[in-house]
Amino acid sequence: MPRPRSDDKRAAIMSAATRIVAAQGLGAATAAIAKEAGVSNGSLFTYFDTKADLFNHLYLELKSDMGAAALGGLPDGAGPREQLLHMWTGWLRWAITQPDKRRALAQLQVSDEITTATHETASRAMAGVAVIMERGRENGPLKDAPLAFVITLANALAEATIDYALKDPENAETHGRSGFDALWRIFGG
Amino acid sequence: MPRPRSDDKRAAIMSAATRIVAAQGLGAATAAIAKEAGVSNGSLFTYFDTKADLFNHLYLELKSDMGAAALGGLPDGAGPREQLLHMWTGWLRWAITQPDKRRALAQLQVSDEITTATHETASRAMAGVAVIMERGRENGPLKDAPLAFVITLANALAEATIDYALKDPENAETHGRSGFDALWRIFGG
Amino acid sequence: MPRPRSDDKRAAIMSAATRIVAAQGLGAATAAIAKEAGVSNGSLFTYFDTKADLFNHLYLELKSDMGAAALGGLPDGAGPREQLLHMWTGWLRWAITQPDKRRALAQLQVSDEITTATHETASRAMAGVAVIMERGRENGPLKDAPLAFVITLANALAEATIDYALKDPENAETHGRSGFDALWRIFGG
Amino acid sequence: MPRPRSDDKRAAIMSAATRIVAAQGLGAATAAIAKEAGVSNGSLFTYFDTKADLFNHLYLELKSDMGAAALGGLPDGAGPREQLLHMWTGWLRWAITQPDKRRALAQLQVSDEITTATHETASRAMAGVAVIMERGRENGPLKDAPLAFVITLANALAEATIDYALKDPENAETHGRSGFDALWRIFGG
DNA sequence: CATGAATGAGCCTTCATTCAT
DNA sequence: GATGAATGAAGGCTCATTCAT
Repeated sequence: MPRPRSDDKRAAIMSAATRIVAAQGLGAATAAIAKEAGVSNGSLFTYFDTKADLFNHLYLELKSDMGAAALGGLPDGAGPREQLLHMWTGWLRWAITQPDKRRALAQLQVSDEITTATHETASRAMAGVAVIMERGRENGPLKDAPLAFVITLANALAEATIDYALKDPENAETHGRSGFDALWRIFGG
Repeated sequence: MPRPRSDDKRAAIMSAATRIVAAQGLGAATAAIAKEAGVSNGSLFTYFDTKADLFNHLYLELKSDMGAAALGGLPDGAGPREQLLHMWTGWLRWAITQPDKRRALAQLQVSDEITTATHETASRAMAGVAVIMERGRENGPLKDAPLAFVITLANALAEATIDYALKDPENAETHGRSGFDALWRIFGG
Repeated sequence: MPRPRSDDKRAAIMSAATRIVAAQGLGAATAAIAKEAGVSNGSLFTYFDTKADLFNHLYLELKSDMGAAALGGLPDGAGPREQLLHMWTGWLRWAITQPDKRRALAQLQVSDEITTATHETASRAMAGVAVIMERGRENGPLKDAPLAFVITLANALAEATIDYALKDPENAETHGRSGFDALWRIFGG
Repeated sequence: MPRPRSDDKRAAIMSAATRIVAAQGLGAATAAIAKEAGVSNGSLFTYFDTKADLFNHLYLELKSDMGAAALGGLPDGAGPREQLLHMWTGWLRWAITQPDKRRALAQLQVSDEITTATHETASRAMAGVAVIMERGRENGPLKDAPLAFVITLANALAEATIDYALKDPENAETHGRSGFDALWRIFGG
């Protein structure tokens, strides 16, 4: 029985990649990522076939991590607004406390290394978010718009809010509230 | 900066860079850009000191081009909603008819090659947009939010709308309208 | 050299190496050979110290395999021409029915990974062939040439014949005959 | 006007490649070749697109160089045997005085990096040799064999002769003569 | 002994930038 | 100024070999 492939090592590479990509962009050297992960140059390639493969997996992980943060501890019987607010808050906390993940995700989102298939899987991983959103916009002015459009819109709003909250951290709370109010107004609230 | 002789050549490089960056990302070779521009390898460097320099200038140009498209032919005496709508429409038309410019701009926006100084200059170049926005949100729920935050928000909304209009071109008009309505609702309309 | 347990596995590696080298050349990865042999990556190195070691052994085996094919079922009391013809025929059949072995051998022959010692051992393994050749050229115009030279010559002739027979398989028989006649003429027949 | 591409440099690379390939085989690093040529690492790639490209060109050059050596100063009105002998002698001298070229050529010949197209061009470059050969085998026992087969045969004979002459240089002359006699006998002389 | 993950040197090729012409 | 050849530092990836299990 050989040394088994280590999940820890794989995770270390992912985490290192997040940090390095956040700091240096997608042009970062795989060697830099490996080093940051405390792993040899070549080892990276036993866990991921190519740099692009690593990036695709990283994208998937970050996206679903973000989704989980948004959905965790959701109050069951709450109304649409409360659920939406809970999600919004989780989302913002995730982004603000882990800016590296967000930066890396932003880079990956516009990269053409990310496959269409990966993009699709990723959006499927956000299904929970979609449900909340669906309930939020119900009967509102966007009730007939495609759900995907609504999600894109909300995402954009969140991104903008986070951007601003990070630039002006002292008033992060206030900005977060403003952003949510704006979202709720979009939904007709 | 001594202005090199031919402004045409400089413009050709900018335009070529837009196309190439849109197609290949920021990793595109300067040689590829030069070739697309019909200019020699080395000539590019008489017009721009470094690749990063080219990108910074390109970012500036694209951003101000976008601003101009949003502000062109603005009806003078019109009310805030009409002005905002005019801007919104121009913005969308610009993005939809010139997807290369938009794609390139998106790449540049998240690049760490773009100086803080460049970012500042760029936002200053959007001053006209800011004025319209200021009038639009006046007295609304966002009246006390920092203007930059409002702009970021509106920008994000527009990006999302464009994204969706490009994905579903047949209903581009409808999506554009939905997006604007959402914006107007954010402003309390 | 401690003989490892399974001779089967060793043989499987040799056979796999033949196929892979024939197909991909000497640059083939040891991992590819191991996989083709149905053996693990590392196991290969319990049977052969290094890649070069494997190649040297393979060279030896292929060469002696070829020799055996040439000498098998030799008619005892026959005259020199008949013995030579028998050998010639066996040789050609070996090469034509097992092109992989031949291709691999050709690659190994020019490789500088093959030791001088290996080359010597190999030629010693062809002693049987030498005997036949010796009788064939006896009293002929090449009687005073070094035997090794004669063998080289005959080998070259055979190679050329095989090359051509493989390129034009329909007339393989004819080419084989032509080649042998040429050889016999060299010997003064 | 930029620095023009230098034929000298190109030739230096070819020549360096010959030496390095002769010494280290086709696995030799392009960097080693560049260094031997007194040229920078990257320069090699302005003269040849890839390593394989370099090898294809090298193969062509060596082959035609060999052809030229075999055909140079051919006596015009001479009979077939004299022409053949002249060719044979030229060939051997080429091989013996420039063993690197011959070794490199041998490696390239069995490489699968050499395109079919290259092989064809190369054989076309040996057309002059074919003419002599045609005359030499005229009316002899090989008169009905495909010419290409005859050439292959003669080539093989020459190779064997050269091999032996190089191993035993003191009697090179004698071996060369023996080889030629053998060839002539093949042709029925 | 078998396995296959780990290692890191090494390779081909690309590319921003310089500079001879 | 214009050109494109020259440069050499990287970079992604491979692979023979080792070694923990």
